[in-house]
This record gives sequence, C-alpha cells and structure tokens, in this order.
Amino acid sequence: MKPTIYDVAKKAGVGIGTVSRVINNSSQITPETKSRVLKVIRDLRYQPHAMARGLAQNKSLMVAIILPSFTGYFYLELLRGIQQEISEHSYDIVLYNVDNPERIDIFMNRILRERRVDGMLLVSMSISEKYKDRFLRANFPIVLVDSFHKELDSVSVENEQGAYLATKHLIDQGHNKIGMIDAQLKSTPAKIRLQGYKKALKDHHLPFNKNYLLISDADTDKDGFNRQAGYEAMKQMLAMPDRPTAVFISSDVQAAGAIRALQEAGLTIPRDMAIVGFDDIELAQYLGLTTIHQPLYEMGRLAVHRLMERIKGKLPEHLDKHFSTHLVIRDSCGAKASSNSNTSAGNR
Amino acid sequence: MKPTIYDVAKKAGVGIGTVSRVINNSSQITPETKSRVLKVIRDLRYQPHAMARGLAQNKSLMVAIILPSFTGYFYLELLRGIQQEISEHSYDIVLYNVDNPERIDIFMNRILRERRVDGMLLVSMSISEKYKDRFLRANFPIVLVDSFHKELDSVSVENEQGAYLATKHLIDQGHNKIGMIDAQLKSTPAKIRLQGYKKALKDHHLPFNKNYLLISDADTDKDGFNRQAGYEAMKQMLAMPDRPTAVFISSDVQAAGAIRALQEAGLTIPRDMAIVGFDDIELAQYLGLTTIHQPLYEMGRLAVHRLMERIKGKLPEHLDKHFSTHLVIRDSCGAKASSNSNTSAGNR
DNA sequence: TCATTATATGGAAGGGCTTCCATGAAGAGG
DNA sequence: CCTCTTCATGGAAGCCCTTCCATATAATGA
Repeated sequence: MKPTIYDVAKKAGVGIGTVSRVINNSSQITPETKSRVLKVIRDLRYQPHAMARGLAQNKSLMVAIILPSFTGYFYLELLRGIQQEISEHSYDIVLYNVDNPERIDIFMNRILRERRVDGMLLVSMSISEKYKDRFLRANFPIVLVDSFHKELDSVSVENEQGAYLATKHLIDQGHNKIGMIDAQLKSTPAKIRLQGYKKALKDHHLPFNKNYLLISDADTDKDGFNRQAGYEAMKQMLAMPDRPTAVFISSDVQAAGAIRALQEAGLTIPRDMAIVGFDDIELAQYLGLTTIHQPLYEMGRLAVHRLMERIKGKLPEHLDKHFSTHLVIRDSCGAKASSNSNTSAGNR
Repeated sequence: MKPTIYDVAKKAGVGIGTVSRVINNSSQITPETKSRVLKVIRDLRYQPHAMARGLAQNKSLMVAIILPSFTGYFYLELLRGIQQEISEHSYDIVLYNVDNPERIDIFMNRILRERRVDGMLLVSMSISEKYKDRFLRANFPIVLVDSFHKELDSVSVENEQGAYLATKHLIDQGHNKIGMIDAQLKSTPAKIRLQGYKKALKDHHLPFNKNYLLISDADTDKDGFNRQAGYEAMKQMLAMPDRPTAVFISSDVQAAGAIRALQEAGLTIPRDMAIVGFDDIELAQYLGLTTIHQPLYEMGRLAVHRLMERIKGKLPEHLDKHFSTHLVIRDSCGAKASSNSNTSAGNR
C-alpha cells in the first residue's frame, strides 16, 4: 500500500502534525527535524494524497476551463497562455468541453457545488444571470475570457475596434459596397464586431445595407464560427444581385470557408472580392488572409493570473481588460502586404 | 455553507447511510424513502463533495491526459475523440502538458502517488522502463497513444505502412532520388516511419542514401515535429549538391515549413520537388499537401475505451492496436488529385 | 403462533490529510 | 534559583463521504 503520513511519522519518530508541517513547510520546525522527516519522505517515496489534502483544506489545486468545442484553431494559442501561467502556479487544468449549450448548466452546477475545482475560466461563452448570481453569492472565483459581463472579471479583445479596423481598411482600399459575414449574434464577440463594422461605415458616410449582413448558421444551434457556415454564407452572398465587392468576416475559419466558395465560383481574391477576417489564427498565414490579430497568448495568461488572485482571496477591483487588436495585412484585401510573415513556431 | 449529507439526512429524517445509498442508487431502498430523500436533496440543492467521495471510494472519476505541447494541430482531432468517449463515461479530463521532457518524471510521480486521477493516457511519448515497471506494479491503468510499448496497452497507427505508402507513391511518380525529412529518432513514430521509408526504397531496388535523410531539430531538445524544423531541414536539403527530387516528410507541420523554404527559394512544387507529408491535419488541405491520413478521432476513442476497461478492473488481454493509414493525394506530389476534398467541419 | 429468513435502515469506523490546542523544554529576566 | 515566555512538537478532532455491521421490522413457512 502507499505510505501515509502516519508511516512517515512513525519511521521518522515524530508526530503526524510535524510531518504535515514539513510538507507544507511551516516555519515552526527546527531544521534538524525537517531534514530528518524529508529524508524519510524520500525513502518511502511518500506523496501526500491529493484528495485527502483537498478535503482537509477545502481546495483542490485545480481550475476548470470551459470551452465550446475545444477543438478549434482559435483556442490553441489561448490554451498555451493559460497552460503556461497555470503551471507556474502549480495548478492543474480540468477541461470541460461544452458542445451542447444545454449542457453548460450541468457543468455550472457541478462545478459550483461539487467543489472539485477552485475556480473557473469560462471561454467564449456568456453566463446566464441566474448562474452569475449563484457564483457571486458563493464567492466562487470565475473569469470570463473572450466574453464579457459587467459584474464579473473578464478578459477579451477590443472587438469593436478590431472590426472597425477591418472595415475601415476595406474602405481605405476604395470599396464602398462592403458586406459582413457574422456569426450568430447570441455570441457576444459577434454582436460587438457587428457594431464596429457599422460604426466604421457610418464614420465614413457609407450606408448600412442590411442585405449585406449575413449571419452564419442562422437557423442552427451552432454559433456560426465554423468553416462550413462561412462557406454557405459566401455562397449566399455571391447569389445576390448587387453584391458587395468586399467583405469583413467575423472569424478566420469562416473566411476559410468563404474563400473556398469564392474559388469554387471561379472568382479571384481580392480582385472579385476583397476579404478581411478576424482572429489571426495560424491558418490565416497560409491562406494569405488579411485579418485582425488578437493577443491570445497574453489573454490566456492574464485570465489565469486574475483567477489566481481571486482564488488566493485577494479582492482586487473588478477587471475588465480589453486587449487591443491590430490589422495584419496579407493578400486577401488588395493592399500591399509587408514582406515578413515568417513567424510563430507551429507545432504538430 | 454548502449542505452535507448530514443536513440531508436530518431533514429527511433518515440516516446518512440511507442518503448515501440513495445517491449511489443502491437497490436496497424502498421507493418511498428514496423519493423523500431525493426531494430533500433537490430542495437543499445538495451535491456530494467530490473529494470526500473520492477519498472514501479511492477513486476520482478523472483521467490524466499527458501530451507534449498540447497546442498542436495534430492533437485537436485526437482530443475530440478522447473528449467524446470520456464524457460518455462521465469522467473528466485533467490535462497535463509536458513541454520539457524532464518534467515528465515529475508528472509520472505525482500521478502515480497523488491518486488524483484514476488512469492516464500518455500521448506521443515513450515511457521509461523504470516508470513502466512502477505503473505495472501499482496496477495503475495506462494507455499509450501514438506510441508503443510491448507491455502496455497502446493505440497507434501503422507508421511503417504509412511511410511505406508515402514513399512508394513518390517512387510510382517516377522519382528515384527520394529524400526524407524526419523528426528526432527518439520519437517512436519518427523512428518507425524511417523504417517504412527504407523498406519502400529497398523493395523497389533503390539505394538508401543517408545524405538524403535529414533529422529536424537534430541538436535541440525538441522533438522535431514543428514547422521551423521542417523549414530548416528543407533549406539544408536544397543546399545539397545532388539533391533529391522528392521528399517524404514525417509530419504535415514540418512539411508546411518545408514548403515555405521551397517558396522562398523560388521553387515550384511538385515540379522542382515533390512532397508527401504525414498526419493529414486540416492544414494539409489548404496546402494542397499529399499526405498520409490517420484516423485520429477513432484512435482517441479507442484509447479511452480501453482505459475505462482497465479502470473498471476488467483484465482484457494486452491491446496493441495499429490503425491503418491511407494516402490522400493532393497537389504536392505531382499525381492527379481526386477532385473532392471538401470535408471536415473546421471549427474556430 | 413462533421460528426463520429477507430486507431496509442507522450509524460507527475509516479514508488521509490539516489545524488547533495542549504540553513540555529551553531561554530570558530578575 | 525561580518565574515567565517562546516555540517546537504531539495528537485529537474534523473535513465529507462510503461501507460494513448491527438492529429492527416485515415476510415467510410450518
């Protein structure tokens, strides 16, 4: 059987309290005792039982990360940041993948009451008021990522500014019939990107034509941020009588689908249709897609950092960080791209 | 405070044992008692404390997944399969990302003794004999994925057959100077793919020229499965006096780097250099890369399935599943591609 | 009717840790 | 030399469950 703290105590000739203090390196221990106990711990290969500790201390050293279908390019970089920062705090990640929106409630419930994790990161999902209240009441640490709520810490991106940049860039290229392919508006980023698009049009005295706004996956239960949705939206757009000459698309994966639709229609990018995407996932480089870059890695780190503060019981004021974005010019918009795009490691 | 089993018992006017039996739906409970207790549970919003259960039952309902730098295209599809199957068993995933090979020992140690998880999936990593023995001795459930050990359950791919297919395909295109860019040979798949390459050469009476074999990241501590490594290997290959006219590359991400190197050198694919990759990650479609497809989703599912059997204490015979691969012909090899490649959803 | 068996239930013990309180030794102060 | 602190240490109690054993009750059979 695995050795317990009692075995260590007995073999070292000390009490269990002392062993516990050594493990948690309390200050009230003479160096001699400490080293004697440590030696026994090593000899016995003793390792404290995680759940017993958790039970006694009422904490688990784990945080939940909830993401919608975690198999997406978009989340890779984010996860890298999260992972990095979390391991620096020697916490572990419990991954929850919510593909079905209804299941989110189940997770929330479990997470809140089962006490298996000390905090949670909710990625790209909005939280219902009901659960928001429950989390707040329970004082349960939670940070939103790529999403926003005025009463909860959140880390996201200047979606409006990014969309504005994208749209303005197309305007600067001389386009005046600029469409938008957006994801479902129930997604906060999608909604705000639409605002940025509209604002850019308005600031440049272009009318907002609602026929030029297509919503991906409009009548499905998906969020619309996927390739197929982009593909279909573009097909629809191409079928329009007086179609746009340029389009801002709310994510790079959708843009990937849109590009395919254009190719299939035998159209040339950017001549027949200029495109700007959003996210700057690695794929965008390969596609030569002009897009809006978000500092995902940093977002992940900051989110975890804040979560850790909450877990440690600090009461920092409400965080509402919006990272700013920037435009990455490649080939799909018709502007001259700056030469160098040979960055990023790109693991298998 | 959160309600405990005592609160429930008291309010329902029963003993804690009874409540416990209701929770674990034991058969020995009268329907009336059961429904009364259930009602109280609902009223109190009682939820058993996960760690207390874990401590008492000595199991955690969590499984560790250890992967090398989990931010890689390659693992997305695999994770999807894993995730799917695991949630069907209502287990949760604890994710460990091992970027530094030395840290693997730390994880192993913790996992084995801390008892925070009930089993583990070790992905794309080989296990040292020392730990293999310890896991076996402790009877700790473990399944290798994309890796192999004769004493442990493992799920991987016919790497040799795949590499053979790739190489043979290049031979069939009329090439006779075929190089290989491989990852570090300490990686099992890399080693076996090399064997497949050699075998194909041999079977077709072509000599193995060791100058034509380049190892990515040869003198770093990385595994070589990354874009930068592929980029540099290709540069090196291009500098060779009598260079190959075709190359088999051990992964698609490496191939992505290699393609860039070729583009920078102003060379055309496949005219100046034909390429076949390995993995068939989504990126390969965009690159028009001919490659070897692996059924990653299925691999993930099977691995979890087997792990669950082990956890449940079944003693199935040793599993050593090698999924077979197939060639996906696109543009980079010079053969005519079959038209349709419009598959896979591609989430953000 | 009584003895016997089956069945539902209560609750102590135990799982492995932390933490608090009590204890005793050593050091400080007069 | 004696009293008062200070501080390292031992170990009981408690964290919240499950499980086993004992008990009470009902059902069965003769």
